Amino acid sequence: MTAESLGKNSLSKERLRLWLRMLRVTRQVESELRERLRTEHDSTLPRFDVMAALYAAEEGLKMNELSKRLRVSNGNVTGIIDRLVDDGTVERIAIEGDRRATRVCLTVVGRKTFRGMAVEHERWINALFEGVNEEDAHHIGELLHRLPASLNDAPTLNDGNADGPINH
Amino acid sequence: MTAESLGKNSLSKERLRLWLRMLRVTRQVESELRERLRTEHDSTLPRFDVMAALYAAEEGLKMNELSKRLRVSNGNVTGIIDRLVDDGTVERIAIEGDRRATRVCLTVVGRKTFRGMAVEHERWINALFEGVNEEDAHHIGELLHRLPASLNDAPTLNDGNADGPINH
DNA sequence: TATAAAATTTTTAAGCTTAAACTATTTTGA
DNA sequence: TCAAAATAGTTTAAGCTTAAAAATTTTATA
Repeated sequence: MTAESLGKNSLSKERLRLWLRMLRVTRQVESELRERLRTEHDSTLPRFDVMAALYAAEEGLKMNELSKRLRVSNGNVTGIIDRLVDDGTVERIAIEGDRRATRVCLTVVGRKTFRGMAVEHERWINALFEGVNEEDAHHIGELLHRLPASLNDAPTLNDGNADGPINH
Repeated sequence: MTAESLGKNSLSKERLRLWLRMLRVTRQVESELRERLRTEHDSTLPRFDVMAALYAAEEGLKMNELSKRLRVSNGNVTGIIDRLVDDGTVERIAIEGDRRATRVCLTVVGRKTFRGMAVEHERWINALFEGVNEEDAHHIGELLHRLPASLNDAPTLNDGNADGPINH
């Protein structure tokens, strides 16, 4: 009988505990952000993520690139972009030479709107993580950076910029 | 002009980086779990979370308690329970003396089903966090435990068991 | 007792998310 | 050349999620 089958694998238990704590913290923070985006900017987290990705891309992105960068399904991006277009925040631009693809850009209004949200977003995070000093933040960040080793062979497209598109 | 307004607050930037990394890792792991629950158990993450909470509660839980414990809206729980009841995994039981409330329990089949999923769930997490040794897991876990200080004044109901309901 | 307030749950409307199917277009290669 | 494969994007069906409103029942209080 292996130690594993005894249900006493403390490494496994410790990893499970770590995961559950990450999940709890992440959900709490997301919930706070969602609430504030809703009440203070009449927006949502997915919209914010999309706008951040577009803000970082000077010339906009193809729907394709957007969904890979955000790691969400392409149908999902279609819906969010539809609503941002309705808002006047984003525009779809035809790509010459390929009638299948569309380039998606923030409008001037969209860029301005995003800047306002991004400044506040950074303030919110700073406040929510008030209890974490710079050393700890850096340390946890480094550990997380190389965290799910088994996941790192997943396609990324984002290497060298693995934290995503937010550049205020 | 303050250092803050110069946009050079490196503590703030470090906290933002930490948040974005947590978000990325959490979403990747959630995505893996969702995929495996779907293909291997014809289930979902929200269903798993609900079943875990009910499994841990010998006598079941009121809808109320369930939604507080999982920190999701009560309407949300209604929908998930509806589907678990359709599956025969869960049953609603009237509470005598209070016709407003319902107690929700795993059925015998539901308990058995959950045990199977929970064992695999722990294995999956263990594999996904393969790159994290026990010391690191413990260390990050401790840091996360006291992480968003600003959030800790939120109602919890879960003190002393802050990592949630999973007890295999 | 009457009835206002509080508690418990469901319903509703809107949006997010995915996988799978579908349409349209471009590229490949026989 | 032109059929097959690949690529880009949308649509669809199902489920998750929330906030707000509604329905029901219990509790408190005047």
